[in-house]
Amino acid sequence: MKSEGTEIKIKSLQKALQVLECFVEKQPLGVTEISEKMGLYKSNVHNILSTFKAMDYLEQDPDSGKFRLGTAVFTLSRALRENLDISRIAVPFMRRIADEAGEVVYLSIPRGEEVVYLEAVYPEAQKLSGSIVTGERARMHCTSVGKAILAGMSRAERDELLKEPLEAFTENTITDRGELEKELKLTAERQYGLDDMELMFGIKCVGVALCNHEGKPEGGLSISAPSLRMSEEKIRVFAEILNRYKLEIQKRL
Amino acid sequence: MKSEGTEIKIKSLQKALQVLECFVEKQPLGVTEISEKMGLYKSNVHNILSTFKAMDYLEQDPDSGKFRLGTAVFTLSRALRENLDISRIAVPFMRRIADEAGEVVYLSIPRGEEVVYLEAVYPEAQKLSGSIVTGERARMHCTSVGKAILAGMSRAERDELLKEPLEAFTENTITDRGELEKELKLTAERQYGLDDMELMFGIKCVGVALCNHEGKPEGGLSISAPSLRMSEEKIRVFAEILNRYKLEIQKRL
DNA sequence: TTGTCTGTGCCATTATATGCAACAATTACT
DNA sequence: AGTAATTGTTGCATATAATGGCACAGACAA
Repeated sequence: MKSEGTEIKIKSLQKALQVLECFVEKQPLGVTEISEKMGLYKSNVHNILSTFKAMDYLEQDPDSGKFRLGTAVFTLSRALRENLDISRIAVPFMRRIADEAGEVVYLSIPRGEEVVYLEAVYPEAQKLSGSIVTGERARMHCTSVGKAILAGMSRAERDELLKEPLEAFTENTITDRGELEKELKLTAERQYGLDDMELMFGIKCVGVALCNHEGKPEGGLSISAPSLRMSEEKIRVFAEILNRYKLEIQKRL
Repeated sequence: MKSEGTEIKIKSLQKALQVLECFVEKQPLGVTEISEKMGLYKSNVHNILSTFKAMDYLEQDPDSGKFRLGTAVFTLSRALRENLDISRIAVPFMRRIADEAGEVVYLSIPRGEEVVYLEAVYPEAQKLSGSIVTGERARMHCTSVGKAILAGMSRAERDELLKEPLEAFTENTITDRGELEKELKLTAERQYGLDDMELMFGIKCVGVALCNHEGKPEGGLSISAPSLRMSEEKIRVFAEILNRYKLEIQKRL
């Protein structure tokens, strides 16, 4: 099965991808800006951007109307890494190399005249890791950051968000909506979210939300560790650290 | 400027993206498989895949003819992370949090009813990091892995690959083609590539290539550290470690 | 061989993306 | 304030370009 036909068969797709790639250089971008840069009509660009937005490849700022890259590209890149044979095979060894060397280890692959850095593994990472990979997603009701974010919302907003049933990932996962409300009340009071092995067995996690000046949660920080190292006292210490830096970061948002 | 129009305006683009997203679940995938799963005609799917391939969003195995995700998605996701305000602002603080806590720190953002993990920072990472971010690309002539890969090629293959002039990134970067050949000869002899602050000032890097059973380079491993910790002796030790694991990994490729 | 997979190439039809103008809602200027 | 020049958004006719259908060539298994 020979394959040489590397041709553009669908021009509209090529054009759409070229538009998407504008966002690599600069973000955010507006309809007009792109239409001028690419020599396309505004309505055409608008249609392309709208479709990308609906598919989660772009997000749009409600105020300015400008666009930026969305999380779908992240999901794709995670899939790329996880399914690449070399990545799957090499990473376990990289952990051991990093420990033996005591330095960072990189995995890269050649593409054309360049190398692309795929993975970075740090010394002692395996002792620390809760095995979350960047690009991964998790439900809110079973993560520390998720709880911290939910705790800052009104009941109505929560109900809107938590339409799907609360899935159980471990035997500790809170699956009852009423139970979750009690937990969120506690979360709000003590000023941090706690994931007590509710997503992954043996891993505890402390988290806080990061809000912009309007009080809207834009993200969250969490510290993750094996439950053996997560004593009651450690949890309080970690929460204190997170809340201290939370203020610093929020000032800049 | 209010914006509510989250509609699909270009059906062909929606369809193409849906096809692309098939690869998140499973890789590699063939034309027929996708056409059946999505209820599309084979020629249609073939056109979509060919276009994605030409744009680097997919790669095709020359033997089996099947497709897998390509590196363009990686470039996009790196752009997403780097341009996200919260990521830029939070990462420097995350380094300090990780050191204070001595555990992994995660940054996540809420999207719908889920949180997406954007960044992971490990304790002491700032002492280790050569500030390479996964998803980044670098030219071959100034990286340890790149040199190791080039050293395993024939002169003709190298000439084909190194058509572009050798750009200088630091004062140590080798920009002369003849000089590079000498360096590659040395690289082949001693069995490892060395980047002596040729890409980033103050950072040295030792690297080896990872080849499949046909001897074709599929990737590379490298250890990176500040030059102060990269003595002549350390370099030899690191090279020995890398070559030891290189054999283990290559057995499994 | 034969049968059945695979990915690929071709072509007419028509579904659909595009070009263009006008619109509404901000922002910038005077 | 008031005006002008932005912005993103919408609608519609036309013509482009994606699609559906079929046929083909190479790979693999029986």
